[in-house]
Amino acid sequence: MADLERSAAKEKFLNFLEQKNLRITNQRRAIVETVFSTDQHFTAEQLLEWSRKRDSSVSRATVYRTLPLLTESGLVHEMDFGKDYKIYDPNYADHPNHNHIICDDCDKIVEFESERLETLENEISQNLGFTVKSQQLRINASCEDMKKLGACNKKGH
Amino acid sequence: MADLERSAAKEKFLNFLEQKNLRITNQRRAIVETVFSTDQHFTAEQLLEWSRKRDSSVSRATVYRTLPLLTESGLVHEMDFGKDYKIYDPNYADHPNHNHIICDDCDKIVEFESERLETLENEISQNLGFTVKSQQLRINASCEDMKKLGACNKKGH
DNA sequence: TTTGCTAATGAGACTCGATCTCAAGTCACA
DNA sequence: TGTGACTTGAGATCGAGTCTCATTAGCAAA
Ligand SMILES: [Mn+2]
Ligand SMILES: [Mn+2]
Ligand SMILES: [Zn+2]
Ligand SMILES: [Zn+2]
Repeated sequence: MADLERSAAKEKFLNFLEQKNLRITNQRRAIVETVFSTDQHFTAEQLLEWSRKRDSSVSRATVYRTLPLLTESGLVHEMDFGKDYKIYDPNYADHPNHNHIICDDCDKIVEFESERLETLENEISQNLGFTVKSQQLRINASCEDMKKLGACNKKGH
Repeated sequence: MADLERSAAKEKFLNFLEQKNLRITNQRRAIVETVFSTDQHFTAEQLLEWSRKRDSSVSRATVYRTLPLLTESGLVHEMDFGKDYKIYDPNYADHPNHNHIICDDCDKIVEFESERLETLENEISQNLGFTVKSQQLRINASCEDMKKLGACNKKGH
């Protein structure tokens, strides 16, 4: 991801705050800069840890308060992979409709986009009398590496 | 759903327990009978409440211990709709690969099956070098009723 | 049946991600 | 600068789910 797009996402979020009459605080700046300086999927706790490197005053509460703003702005996507914590994806500013396939054996996550999938989803929803607001296709699978070697990077194995 | 299929599911689960050298206790019987006497999606807490009507000695611990057995047997499906609790679906004995569309406004859940979706998922996974183990497509949407009347059954609205 | 082994149980402590409370601090605008 | 609403951090609290451990109860062999 180009640095250009990244700082664009940051700008968009600051504008989003302004539009909602929300204040641009040092803590929010630290959090947003953290979010848009990585391509990685992250947890709330990771975001807290990383943000504190930029501004040690960032608290857990502020991270948890800012995350809903980030998802509401559409720049970050909240995901549920069946763990007991949520995972956040900062790549939605640029790729708003991608999905994920997860290797249950090594926790690898691969992103993919599919026009046909989107079309099919809309078709199904329409037939059922719904208007799609969002969708999440989660595929749990076993990756090639696992099949080949029985290798496993998972903690505790 | 026919009572026939229901008691078949119950039998299947008891056989599953036997195969794994697990004991058929009164509590497990109460839980299983509860699960397969409804078509509704339910939470762990609901299952506890309902099971206790059949056997008041059923404990929360036993419900939470039995649920993984039910899902492992393939007769019940565990789902994540982005809430902080899981939802269980007893309709998988008969319809193993259906998906769900949820109305964000009134919490209505509609099930659907799609051959084309399944095919597409397998195709995508194969291209990425994965072997599908399970999938969950969640579509969040707005249902016809909501569009028409602006009605809203949701608690607190 | 009785016995004996072992799995299974209930009560309640505990975990941990997430939310809430509230007094203190700070941003934005005049 | 002053003002007031917005925002903050610390820590209490919540709630779904897990774990512990003393006790109970399947179940198969005798
Ligand atoms: Mn992604
Ligand atoms: Mn279902
Ligand atoms: Zn893998
Ligand atoms: Zn609705």
